[in-house]
Amino acid sequence: MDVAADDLVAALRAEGLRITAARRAICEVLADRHHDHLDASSLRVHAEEIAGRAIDPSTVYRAIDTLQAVGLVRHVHLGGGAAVLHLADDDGHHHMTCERCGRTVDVPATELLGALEPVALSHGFVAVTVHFAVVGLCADCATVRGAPS
Amino acid sequence: MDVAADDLVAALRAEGLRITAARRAICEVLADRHHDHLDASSLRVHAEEIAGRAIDPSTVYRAIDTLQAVGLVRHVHLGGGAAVLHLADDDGHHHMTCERCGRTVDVPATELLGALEPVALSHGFVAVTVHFAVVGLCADCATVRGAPS
DNA sequence: GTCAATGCAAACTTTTTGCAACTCC
DNA sequence: GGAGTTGCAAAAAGTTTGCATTGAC
Repeated sequence: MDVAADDLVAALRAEGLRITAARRAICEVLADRHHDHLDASSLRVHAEEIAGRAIDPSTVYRAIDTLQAVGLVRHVHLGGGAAVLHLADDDGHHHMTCERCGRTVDVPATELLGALEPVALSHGFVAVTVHFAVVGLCADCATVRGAPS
Repeated sequence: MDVAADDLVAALRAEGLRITAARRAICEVLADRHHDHLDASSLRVHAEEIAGRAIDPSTVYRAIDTLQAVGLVRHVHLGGGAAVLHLADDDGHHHMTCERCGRTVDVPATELLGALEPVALSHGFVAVTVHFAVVGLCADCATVRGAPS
């Protein structure tokens, strides 16, 4: 059991922020399904299920902003599309996406950053956070040859 | 002199595609300024200058699609914003972007991929194309401490 | 002349913002 | 009660699509 929704709620409360039904539902979804590579719209769908009523998209985005400002959540771009959310607590991994089939695997941050840091340093970059997915071809797709899109 | 606009035009013609004023202008911009990290809208601005008349955004996107389908051009995502275009011929570098100041530097592909490939292989990925920028903090921004956005 | 390519307008997706109404503490 | 949150509506940016017209070959 990683982070419980209650931990997120408690962290918000500790910041003097108010706990509303929408925020609680969003925290629960993030706590329960943050491994599902949730974007804002699927986060909203699940949060609405939990809350039992509609939650406006702007409310979801504002909640995400708040959670990011407090440092509980981060977002990454896996593709041209929507940003994907994950808990800052779960920051120990990054993403590698197959450009053919879209499969996304998690790569431990230490591995990826360990490889990237020397390269970054030699180009005047101090910290590498890998805000995006690393894109490539998974073994399955690579065997089915053809020009990747 | 890397790739001349004429090479791009010739490649299109070789595919049986028609050479219009818009496409020729777009090819010229790509050939001349592909190091400028052009996105679709700045590509359009420059192409309109060369063509001496308006070019519709949809025409620009369709031209980009065509050039990508033929394999002459690729796009990468440097940030949440617009995709950046570069010539497939110029594929020998990737991008590292500072998440604080937005500065983007080119990193030779061999360096980056050399570092990334062992990591990718150990996770079942065969080819790594780095469709996105690697995000981090440049030395200047890193000295001015504070929480990155 | 034919078919590809364009322009125009409209729609789409993701995200942001202004503002009045609401509700958590 | 008052500030923080919300919903609604509108808008922004980036991109895609339908369709009639244009133009390359």
